[in-house]
Order: sequence, then structure tokens, then C-alpha cells
Amino acid sequence: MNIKEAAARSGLPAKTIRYYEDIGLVRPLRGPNGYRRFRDADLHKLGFLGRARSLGFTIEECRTLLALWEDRARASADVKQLAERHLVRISDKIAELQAMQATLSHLVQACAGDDRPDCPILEGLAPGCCHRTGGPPHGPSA
Amino acid sequence: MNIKEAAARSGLPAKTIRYYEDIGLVRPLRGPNGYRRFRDADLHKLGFLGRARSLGFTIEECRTLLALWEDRARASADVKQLAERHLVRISDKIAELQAMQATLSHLVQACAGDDRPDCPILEGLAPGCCHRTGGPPHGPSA
DNA sequence: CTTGACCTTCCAGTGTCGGGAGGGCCCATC
DNA sequence: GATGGGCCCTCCCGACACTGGAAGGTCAAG
Repeated sequence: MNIKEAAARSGLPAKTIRYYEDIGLVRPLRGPNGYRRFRDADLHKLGFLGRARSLGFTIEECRTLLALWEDRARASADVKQLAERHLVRISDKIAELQAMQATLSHLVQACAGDDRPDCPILEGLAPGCCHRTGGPPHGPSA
Repeated sequence: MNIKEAAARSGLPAKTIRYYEDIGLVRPLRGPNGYRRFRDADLHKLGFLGRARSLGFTIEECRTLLALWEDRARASADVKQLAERHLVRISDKIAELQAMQATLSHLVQACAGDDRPDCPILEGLAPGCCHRTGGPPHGPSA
């Protein structure tokens, strides 16, 4: 099948599928006109990738998982280790977001939110004020 | 003071400070040799930015917050609205991560993690298997 | 005068695509 | 045979918020 049907069946945008081919995650055949031709095995891979990505695995982890998936002799311990490391990352991220949430909701609760200029939120962000969560100043990344 | 001291005092890398100047968040003076010269007001801004960023506000939100901070006649409602929208984003993100966490930890628990090839994690990622969390296949972004 | 720390600008890369330009292919219809 | 519309191709740029590095200017100490 052509890319549009592969996209519809896998749930991935055609652009993403082309990108995945670009970085070597899938290798569909090519017809004589240069069109990509996807077999069932390619579809399976795409579905696998979509689900792994939706669980937050990076592309490189997906590449590893895909290799393990296709290796019938793999040890399940290898997969489990990868997944557990990813779970740790997820937990860390959740904790980080919860810390932001706690700090910010304190500030929001303290703010009247009317047409007066007094604003505990801005005051809380001002230098030398109040207690902080203490994290390094690089929240949303990592 | 020069950029290095401003970086040390604000907790931001010098590169980041240059970037912030580039996009117009701070406007330090320049000495006759072309070096940036930071006044206390610039330092305050940098600290403000660092804390707002650490709470997960985007650069554009920081720009808005900074404008509100410097506007002595702003209504605190404007700030509160911005912060509340951001809180919603944080909650959504947490929920998304928790869904990933739930799905993945189920799979991990079911996996023996030994040297045999049977792996419920990979099976759970395979097409046409088991129940999913159902989210769109774009986890870590957004 | 040399050394080394500091400063400058500019360019390129990160990760994961999405948007769009410019052009080719294919099928159906007139 | 010509035309239209849909599908496909490659290639390049932009997004986010920086980070690294190269090439070169400036300053203070020895």
C-alpha cells in the first residue's frame, strides 16, 4: 500500500512515516515510480513505534526496542531494564511538574485576581522574596 | 558588572543571558569596548526570568509576565489568568505522564526480566494486543 | 611582551516532527 | 489527447530554548 493508507492504518501522519524512514526506523519498498510500498511487516513496525512513542520512549529507545522486538532470542531483562529506566524518568518528570504545580498554585491562591495591581504571583517571582522550591533554574527541559 | 558576574549572581548561564538579550528580554548597557554592562535592574529581571522559567512558563509567557511586572498599573487578574492557564497545562501534562506510568508499570510488573525471550512489554507494544491508554500517539511532546 | 582570562559575534546542532514549495505520477473523465 | 484532481516525491525552513564551538578582540597581571 502507499503511504496514505499506511498512515491511516498506523495512526501516524505521513510526514512522520517519511521521517522514520529517513532515520532508518522503517524501510518500505519502492515501486518503479519511486512511491513507497508498505507491507504488513512495515505496518506492524509503525504501530509498534506509535505505541512506544505514546508511552514517552525517545526515538533512540524506540530503535532499541524495535531491535529487541525483532530479535527472537533477546532476553526480556534487556527490555525490562530499558522500561524501568524510562519509568524513573517519568517519575522524575512528574515530581518536577508537581513541584511547579505546588509553588504556582500557592501563588495563585494568594492572588486576588481583581483590577488592583497588588499581585503575590509577581511578588513571588521577584528576587529575594519568599521560599522557593529550590530546583535549578531549568524547569521544563531535561 | 560584566556578563560573568551577572551569570553567577542570577544563576543563569552567560549563554542564556546573551540569548535573552537577543530576543529582547533584557537590554544591558554596553561599555566602550562593546562589553555588556549589567545594572541591578537587569539582574532583577534575570532573576525573575530564571524563576518564571523554573516554574515552566514559556519564554513568551515570561515576556508577558515581565511586562506586567514592570507595569505598576497592571491588574492582578491579568497575571492570575496567565498563571491559571499555565496550571492547567501543568495538570494536563502530569495526567498524561501518569497515564504512561500506569500503562508501562503494568507491563514492567508482568515481565519476568530474566534471560528468556518472553516479554510482556514488547507484546504489549505489538499491534492488536491488550488494552491501551488510548491517548493520541504523541506522548512526550506538547 | 606574553599569557590567560574574559569578552564579542556568528554558525551549527539538539529532538521530533509540521508546513509548504516545486514538481512528478496516475486515474478518470471529457 | 487533454485536463483535472488526488496522490506522491524531495528538499528546505521553522518551531522551542538553548548549548557548543570557532575565530577573534580586550584587559589585567607578570
